[in-house]
Amino acid sequence: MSDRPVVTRIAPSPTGSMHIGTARTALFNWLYARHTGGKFLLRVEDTDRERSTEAAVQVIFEGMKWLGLEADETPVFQAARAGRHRIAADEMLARGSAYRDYMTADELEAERTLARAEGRVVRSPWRDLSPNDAPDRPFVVRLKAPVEGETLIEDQVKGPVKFQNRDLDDLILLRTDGSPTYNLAVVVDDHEMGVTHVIRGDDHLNNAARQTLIYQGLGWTPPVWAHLPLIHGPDGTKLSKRHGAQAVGEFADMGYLPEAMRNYLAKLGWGHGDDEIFSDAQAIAWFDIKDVVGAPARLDWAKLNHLNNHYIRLAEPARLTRLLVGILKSRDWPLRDGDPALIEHTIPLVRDGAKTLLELADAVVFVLKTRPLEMPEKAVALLTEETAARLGRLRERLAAAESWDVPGLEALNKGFAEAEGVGLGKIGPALRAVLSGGSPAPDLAGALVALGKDESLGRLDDALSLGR
RNA sequence: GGUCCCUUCGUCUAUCGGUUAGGACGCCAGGUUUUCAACCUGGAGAGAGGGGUUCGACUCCCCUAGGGACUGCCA
Repeated sequence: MSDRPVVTRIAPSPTGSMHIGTARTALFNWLYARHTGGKFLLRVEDTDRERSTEAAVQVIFEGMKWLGLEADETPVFQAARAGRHRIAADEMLARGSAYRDYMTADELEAERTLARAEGRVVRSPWRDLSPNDAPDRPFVVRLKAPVEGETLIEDQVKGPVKFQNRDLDDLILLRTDGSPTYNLAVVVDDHEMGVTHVIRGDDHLNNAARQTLIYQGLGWTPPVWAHLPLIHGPDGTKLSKRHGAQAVGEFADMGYLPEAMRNYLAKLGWGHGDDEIFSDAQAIAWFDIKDVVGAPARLDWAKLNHLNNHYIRLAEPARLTRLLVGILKSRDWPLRDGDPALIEHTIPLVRDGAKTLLELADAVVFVLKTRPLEMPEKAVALLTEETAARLGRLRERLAAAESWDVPGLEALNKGFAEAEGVGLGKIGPALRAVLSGGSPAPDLAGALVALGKDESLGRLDDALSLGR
């Protein structure tokens, strides 16, 4: 299999949301496929007809698209392949690597409790009974797995993992109603899709051994396995809603950029020396499954925020503007025609401190307000007679300013404070309040530049007339 | 209960038998300073415990403890 081109896949089941762990598994599959020049496929495991809705499938597609991890071929729907699965089961029956099990639900239940008490695995008497003794009642088809010897999984992240065959039960392949189970479907689909490397969650490591037995029962070669540890919450327990977010859609809604998520997720369980921030191209060049860490990682919001801030600072203002417009619309902010341009112009002035797009939206909003601004009491309180008079004098200087840029205005402000014989602290807070109406605002000079000369002077005038 | 996986600073990790155990986020202190950030400088901070193997173990082996997964006619 070494010279066959690599084929990886992500195989989520449509449950209504896409877990962030699934996103990372997808990312690693994608990285490995790109790294090796292979293919990355998507298969929707929709065999649970009750949970699999069209909407749930869309959540997966949207999640993958948002993450920028699009598959190289059209997605495969597992439910549509049930016919293939049944053929495989029949094949195994014919080969003697599967058998019909006529145990009733009650018998199975009894066997299960007995087996557990005896510290062994469930066994059906029908694996050794002759088909001629078959009663006339529903049956499942089970794998006839070897009970002796051992099965070795050469896992790419865990290393060699040995299972005694006696500890592996005979998996159900076909249910009473003839429908294929997950374990059969996965094996058949992965094989027929040409998947060479199965990179998936840790929770499937045990399944890998039993699935290997199915491969053998079918006379097929198992893929290369790689089992990734799960992502845990900050407290070390399984990541859940309670930890703030769990689904990729939630991260998107919280204002995280997909490239930040990719970088962060890549660093969660994999790394390249001391490199912390890297591009997709670098990740692709460097990624290897063998370097994936075997231990589960905890989600760290502070680090995610740090990375997100980094990528917000790198992003094109035009793109950020589109994203912010979406956020403001969802907040029912009354956007005017000129506002997107205003936002785009303001973003470079305010983005440095923004950890999420939500914060960036907050930071930008002061510029969109319309005169006269509503002044919160705290802001009004800053406008003492003395300060108002001072702002009046500053207004004249600003009005006379020839250039309107950050360094120039910084110098102007500084010069003004000196001329007044006070520190900027005497003027800054009040000026900021007047310009922003109490909203978060950047440096004074930044705020002035963001607003433009006319609007800045206008807002000053509004505030100064307030006191009169 | 059984099988399997995991265990280096608070967190993510580097180390792949010999290092003052490195980096990043966070934290603390200082600097810059018109708010909040950002930014700059410095600092504290780790090999779960116990046995081996070895001249020498974070690194290899065993045991214990702790965490996790699986043990479904769910995926």
